[in-house]
Amino acid sequence: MRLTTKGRYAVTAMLDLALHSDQGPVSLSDISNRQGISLSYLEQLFSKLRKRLLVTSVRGPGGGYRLSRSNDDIFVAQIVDAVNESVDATGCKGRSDCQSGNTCLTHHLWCDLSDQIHDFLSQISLEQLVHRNDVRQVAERQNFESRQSCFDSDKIRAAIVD
Amino acid sequence: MRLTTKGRYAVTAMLDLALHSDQGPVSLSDISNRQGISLSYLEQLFSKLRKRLLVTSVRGPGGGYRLSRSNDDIFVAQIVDAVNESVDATGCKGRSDCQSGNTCLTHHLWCDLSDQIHDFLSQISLEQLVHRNDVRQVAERQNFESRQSCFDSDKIRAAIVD
DNA sequence: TAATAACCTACTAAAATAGTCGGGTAAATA
DNA sequence: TATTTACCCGACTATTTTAGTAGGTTATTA
Repeated sequence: MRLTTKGRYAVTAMLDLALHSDQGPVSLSDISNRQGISLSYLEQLFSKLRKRLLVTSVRGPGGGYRLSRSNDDIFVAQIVDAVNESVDATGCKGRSDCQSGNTCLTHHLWCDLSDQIHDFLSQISLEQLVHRNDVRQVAERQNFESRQSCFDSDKIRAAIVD
Repeated sequence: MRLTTKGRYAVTAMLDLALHSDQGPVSLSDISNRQGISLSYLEQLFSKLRKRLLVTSVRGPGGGYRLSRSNDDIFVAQIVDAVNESVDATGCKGRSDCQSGNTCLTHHLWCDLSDQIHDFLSQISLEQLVHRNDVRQVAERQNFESRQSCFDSDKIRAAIVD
């Protein structure tokens, strides 16, 4: 079962995109600032998300990324699947050759678990997440912090100019 | 979320123990032969399983391991928990400090998922697994193969003596 | 044309996994 | 009592994955 920061970062970034989609394309550096994820790492993740047609990109100044579908048509499972190979809990990726060509003793148990996890994450859309209270609260804090840091960096820039 | 061969091996080994518990203590080398898991690796895993009081050990010739409780009182979640630190899907281990001290945007989602997985694995006992058809079939094949390999190694030994 | 931001490839440090190796120690049996 | 069996323990290691860097190219807009 593969569910690490990679998948978590991807979902977090996509949710950030959903939360700020009203302001036109969202740049990766904005996401990087708000979510504390390194820019280059985000680039790698969004390359995969784009290939899976979950986002579309706009180049040049004022560019960034947009969700390719509406919030209620993108599900957490799709995002995790896009960046990890799968959310498979078996070691053999469902091929049933876990014990040197044969099925291992617990193969079916891990298949059941994989289904369970996949079903759970397949039912959660970005739309649902956007409306959760805990998400809204964290998002509000992040917006405030990122405005602050813009203000701070403006002050620093001004100081340098002086 | 940590669920790799480590946890899978542990559950497989414990299930092997449950399947052969009628024949007295089961040695790790038996489990190693039947399940294709390296002996030294099994030793590491069983050290943890013993500390969590899931198995008891019997030393000396004819010794091995026994389940410390009945099959219906040992659950898959307990086994996985014993060898991994947890089946936690969050990156912060539930501490809510995922984004440099603060809660990250998707923290609660991963908490929900962790609960989901834990609930699922907490409901599955070794007793249930022992009675599954797919498990019985694999176990039967493994018993046959391990008898074969004993027979083979006897023949080899006899050939060497000659 | 200067700045911005996506896009792309290759590299790398750190961590975790999945072991190996070499020695113990305790208990049973011959 | 000697030997065997099998648990016990710690240190070491190869491989893989994760997470992140570095350095460039391409497209767009002001």
